[in-house]
Amino acid sequence: MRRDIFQAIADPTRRAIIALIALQAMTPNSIAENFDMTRQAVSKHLRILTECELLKQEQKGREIYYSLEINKLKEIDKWLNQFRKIWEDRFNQLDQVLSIAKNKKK
Amino acid sequence: MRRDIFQAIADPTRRAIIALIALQAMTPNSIAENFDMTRQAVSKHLRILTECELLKQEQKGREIYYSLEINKLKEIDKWLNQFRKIWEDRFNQLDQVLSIAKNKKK
DNA sequence: TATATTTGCAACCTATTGGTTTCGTAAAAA
DNA sequence: TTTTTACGAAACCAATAGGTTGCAAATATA
Repeated sequence: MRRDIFQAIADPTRRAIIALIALQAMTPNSIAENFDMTRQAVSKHLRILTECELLKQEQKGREIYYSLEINKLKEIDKWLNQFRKIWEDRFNQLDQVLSIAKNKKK
Repeated sequence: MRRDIFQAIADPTRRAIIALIALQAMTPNSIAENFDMTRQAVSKHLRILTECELLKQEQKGREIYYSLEINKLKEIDKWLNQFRKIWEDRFNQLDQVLSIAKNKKK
């Protein structure tokens, strides 16, 4: 199925799951309680998130704890990096314009 | 159709378009030359990107120049912010572990 | 004016997505 | 041991996504 991280975070439910388990690991049942859909539907999202390594599982008896692989999220950050330079440049240009305006005032 | 920015960047073609026009504005035809699909298919992507305000259009005669609204990309960055604190904390924890290990060596 | 170019839009088609219900299995509890 | 609980997997379904072809309209060019 070759899912990538950008597809993974495209779905609002999945983004909510990510935010939900960011601080502590949770089981599918307790995660599903927070959404207006069946446990199985939530489980599908968990599978997708796990497949692209955004989540990791830890089995504890019959329960499975899902937690966030925070490092994987940095890949989004990495993709943004190529544009960060551009928006900083724009900001500096704006800054220059403003300081020129300022000098004119003087 | 209510598309959001996360859906917009989920498609690899759209991410390529974003990267392509990041530095200079381009017309649909010249953008489409870079892809292995019809001009109309590319135009659909342009429409989606424009609808969620990632691109803006500028008409010049019969040509339309598309350029990137770099500020809109910052919304992704903003979403990442809530996790940035977590990954920095993790890093600091690791840092602490390392410095403790170091002290033990002494 | 007649023709070519650039573009958007609509109709259409297939694959994928995101949900459902139903089921099987393993672990825990009674 | 029997029953309950936690979970994943499979079959199914409607809506959407992402591509296509075929137009029409506006601008530029001959």
